[in-house]
Amino acid sequence: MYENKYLSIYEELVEKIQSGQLKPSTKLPSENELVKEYATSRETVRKALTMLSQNGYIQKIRGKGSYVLDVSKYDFPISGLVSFKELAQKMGKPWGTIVNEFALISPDSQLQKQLNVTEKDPVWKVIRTRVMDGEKIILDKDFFNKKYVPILTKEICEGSIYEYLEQDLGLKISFAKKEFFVDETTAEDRMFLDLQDDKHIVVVKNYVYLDNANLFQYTESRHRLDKFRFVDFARRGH
Amino acid sequence: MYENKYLSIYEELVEKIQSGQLKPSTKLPSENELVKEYATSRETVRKALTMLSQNGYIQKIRGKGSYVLDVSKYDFPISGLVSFKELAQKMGKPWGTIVNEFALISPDSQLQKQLNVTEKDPVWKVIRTRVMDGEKIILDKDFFNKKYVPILTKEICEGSIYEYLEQDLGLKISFAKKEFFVDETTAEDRMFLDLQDDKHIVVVKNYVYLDNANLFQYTESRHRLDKFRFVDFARRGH
DNA sequence: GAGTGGTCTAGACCACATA
DNA sequence: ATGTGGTCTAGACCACTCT
Repeated sequence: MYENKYLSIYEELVEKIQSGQLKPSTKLPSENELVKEYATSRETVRKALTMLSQNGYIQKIRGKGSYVLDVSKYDFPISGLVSFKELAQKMGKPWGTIVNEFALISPDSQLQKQLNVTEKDPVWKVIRTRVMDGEKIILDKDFFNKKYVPILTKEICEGSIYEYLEQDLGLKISFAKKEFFVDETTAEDRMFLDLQDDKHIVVVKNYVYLDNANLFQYTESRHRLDKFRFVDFARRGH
Repeated sequence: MYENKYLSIYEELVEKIQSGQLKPSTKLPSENELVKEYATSRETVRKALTMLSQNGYIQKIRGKGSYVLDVSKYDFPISGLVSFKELAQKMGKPWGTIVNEFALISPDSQLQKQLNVTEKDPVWKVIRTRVMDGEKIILDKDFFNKKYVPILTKEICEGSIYEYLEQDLGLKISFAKKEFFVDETTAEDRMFLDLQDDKHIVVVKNYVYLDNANLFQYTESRHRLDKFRFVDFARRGH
């Protein structure tokens, strides 16, 4: 077996829901039926169903069953951690990346706080413009703790840094804290982006942690107002 | 026993983390130790720890233990479903609500889609201005399916509608889908809010579902640019 | 009463980290 | 080798819905 049992059940059910084989507001097989179908124990089935519920695929109702939610209505895929490349590809848009700045720096006091490092810890600084449909709409300012990313090149930054980090370096991204707000545009924004007369810009600050709970990346992503959108699925209580 | 065992373990650990009794980057007792401490089974302890992990309180590391995360750094509490009243109270700010419009209407075609109803289903329409520090900064446009909210009054709308829905009507809010973007200001915005010369406004669309998976509320919340902020904690993968 | 999901148990084996 | 968290099992009892 290559995979965890509960994961394969989860993935199979996701596939069935996304493909329309299981339609919104219809009932899933009961837990006992799934136990027989997958020849496993009930807790394992329940683990898969809990994941489906938390990710917005189904609603479990006690005494009745598990019902498929209409996932087609909210699948604009920025919920969670998604790289620009993944996003652009999902939306089927032509896209590109321009590396404006690439350097190994000694962090100033503000960045020391943000990355939780001292001035002696070298930090990679990468400033990139994201282009979609021929327009420069996002300015990404990435800072990586060199302790966890010993080698980085301009060529890697032109592609997907995350692919490099996960596949080549084997880093495991575990969680992130995101923060959004609207800020005034800076000279830097005007230099690197196609702004209209906008005085404001949407800022997404992103603190990314590895699976050993160490902070290794701080990113500030500046989005043109008209090109920003975020979708979130949230369950209440616990 | 008034509560589920795993919930009480979860809540006790949350309390210890928030009070500083368990400090960031220290280790939690191991699962086996917690089993003894709470006189329960390991799966029950694990259920509590999984919740702590998903809510950003701890990081579990295989072979090592569970470590407390620094929750003080990201506690601006808009992650998830939080009412304006709860938020204002948490921030300790003086606040108020002005009910601009309160009516029972027949939904137009756009609203029919948004609330998933027909023109024959009556809908409560509530437009409220939220005031903080003497400034009108948020315009809330709420629409409730009357099927689930048979009675509503202007007085209730001046307080917390959610308190009424949950405590008096016994409705159980289960999940919500949120969507953010920046829109241009309308005449309505200018009428009900203290806008400076802003041409734009942050729009949060919120679709709220009950625990029977029925959509019962659609809210459009329009925030003045300089007063909008959103914080999100996201775990990657599953 | 039969069927559903929710909680809980006691035990097993595995993968990984540390010494 | 020991201790840690990750997965899985087979069974139990409960709360709820529907007929």
